[in-house]
Amino acid sequence: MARRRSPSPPPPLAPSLRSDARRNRELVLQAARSAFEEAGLAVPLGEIARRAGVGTGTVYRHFPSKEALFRATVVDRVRLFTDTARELAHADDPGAVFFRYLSAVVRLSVRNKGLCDALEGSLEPSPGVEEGFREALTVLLERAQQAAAVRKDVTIDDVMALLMGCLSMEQRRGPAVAPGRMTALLCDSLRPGRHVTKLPQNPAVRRNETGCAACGGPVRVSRTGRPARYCGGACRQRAHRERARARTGT
Amino acid sequence: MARRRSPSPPPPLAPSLRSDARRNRELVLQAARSAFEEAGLAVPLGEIARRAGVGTGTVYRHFPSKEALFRATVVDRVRLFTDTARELAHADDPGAVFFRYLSAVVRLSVRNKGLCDALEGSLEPSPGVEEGFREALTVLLERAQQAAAVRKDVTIDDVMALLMGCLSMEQRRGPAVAPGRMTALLCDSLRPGRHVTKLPQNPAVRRNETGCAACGGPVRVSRTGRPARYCGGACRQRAHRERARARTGT
DNA sequence: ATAGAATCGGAACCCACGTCCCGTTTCGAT
DNA sequence: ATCGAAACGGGACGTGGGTTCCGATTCTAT
Repeated sequence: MARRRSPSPPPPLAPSLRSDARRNRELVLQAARSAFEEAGLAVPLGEIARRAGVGTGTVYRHFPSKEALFRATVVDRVRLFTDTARELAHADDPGAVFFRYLSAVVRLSVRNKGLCDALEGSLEPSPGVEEGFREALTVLLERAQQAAAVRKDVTIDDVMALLMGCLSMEQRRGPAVAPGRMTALLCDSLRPGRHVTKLPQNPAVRRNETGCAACGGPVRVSRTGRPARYCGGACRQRAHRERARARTGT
Repeated sequence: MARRRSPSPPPPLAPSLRSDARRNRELVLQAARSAFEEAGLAVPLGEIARRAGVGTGTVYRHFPSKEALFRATVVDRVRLFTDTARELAHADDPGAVFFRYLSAVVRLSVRNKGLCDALEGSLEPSPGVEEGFREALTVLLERAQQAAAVRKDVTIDDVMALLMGCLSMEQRRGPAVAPGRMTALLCDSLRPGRHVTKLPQNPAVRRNETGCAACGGPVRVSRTGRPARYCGGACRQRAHRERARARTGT
């Protein structure tokens, strides 16, 4: 979304609004943030206007629809998460960082019903924002995998799905389940060397034959562009052993 | 739920309805089942009437409200799950049974949006039905725990929450995640001896001092009614070792 | 101070939905 | 075949919520 090119005096980010308009816009945004946070997308627009102390017409002067207003309140929260993830991209102990980050995102999102609604897909993703988050989280995930803190065969899609699941559970858990308990449980399910159940392979992996032939996890791509057959480590060694055994009969 | 004792000619389950009424009731139920299954509680009542080929008035003749109709379509699915769980209560290999049962419930529920809505709490629980399911599942869980296939410190509340989380994830997972993959991941998180993250203790356990003092899991209750201090096995042994060490100094 | 434009407020509009009502139709006992 | 009661259909009603409209108000350049 390129900003319109502007004549000589570059307009400040709040582009030449009348003072009352600028103030009201801010009031509406604030009211929307707190209302959506408490009640999610279901809060009526009139309620937001009431809280902001303006009429509904004023809300519509600043935002073309309820959804646009909702987006505006949610997007900056997600961007905050993204920024944090980017900052952590070079931190020590990538494993611990990854898990702490996931837990924090869940913890911070759970009490924000609007954010939950957005993450759980009540909304078409805003272009750029979701991708940014996803990419930043991918970096944390891959570093944690390189550090052998996360099993190699989970993908960023798995983690995103897990994140939503955590939110859903932590939101709906009754008083009989401690906060964070489900998240802890789910985080542990990502750790390596602990899986018993065979994981169904993700379709992308199956479709274009990418991914480790043994565990389905991500593989290195050589300088020639050809992906490796195994994800390295245990899988390759096991494959070699089995091929050797096959050669020697039995 | 004992059936009412009945006078000499036992009334058939469909109590003396005119033939057209009985037929229409069945049509409505069928239409409602398929409509709720596809679109969840959000489907308009008029749509159900249309599918059934009746007017909305007819629907209201048979069911006092939309919610009552919804309940009627959902309750028998849940009862089906409950019955299955009861049948499995004495099966061999309780561990495998437990995990297979969980996966099956998820698999069967995921394509039923109405059932998901109900399980995720869009509805006050129908008295008896939810409890029945919960109790039947408790039996499977406890047997799996006794067989050391499930970690001792998870409660039935945890499992119910996990179940909802699985549903949520499997429903919303994009095409990049294979069906059943999240469920497999979550099942593994229940297995014993694999946890790294310390699980926050559930409030009930914390409140009345019930549960294993080491891991928070369920404990045996002796014939005197006094609950044991540890859940048995590893926890008690570790506690004994530590107490011994404390006695000998150091 | 004034004028004109930007902005405001909230009533009015529209639509979707759950529920109710009542004139009409259908059933089944006689 | 007939009649009374049961059941039917679908229009009417009320509600709630998003959006639009327009006369009233407020700001700011002059």
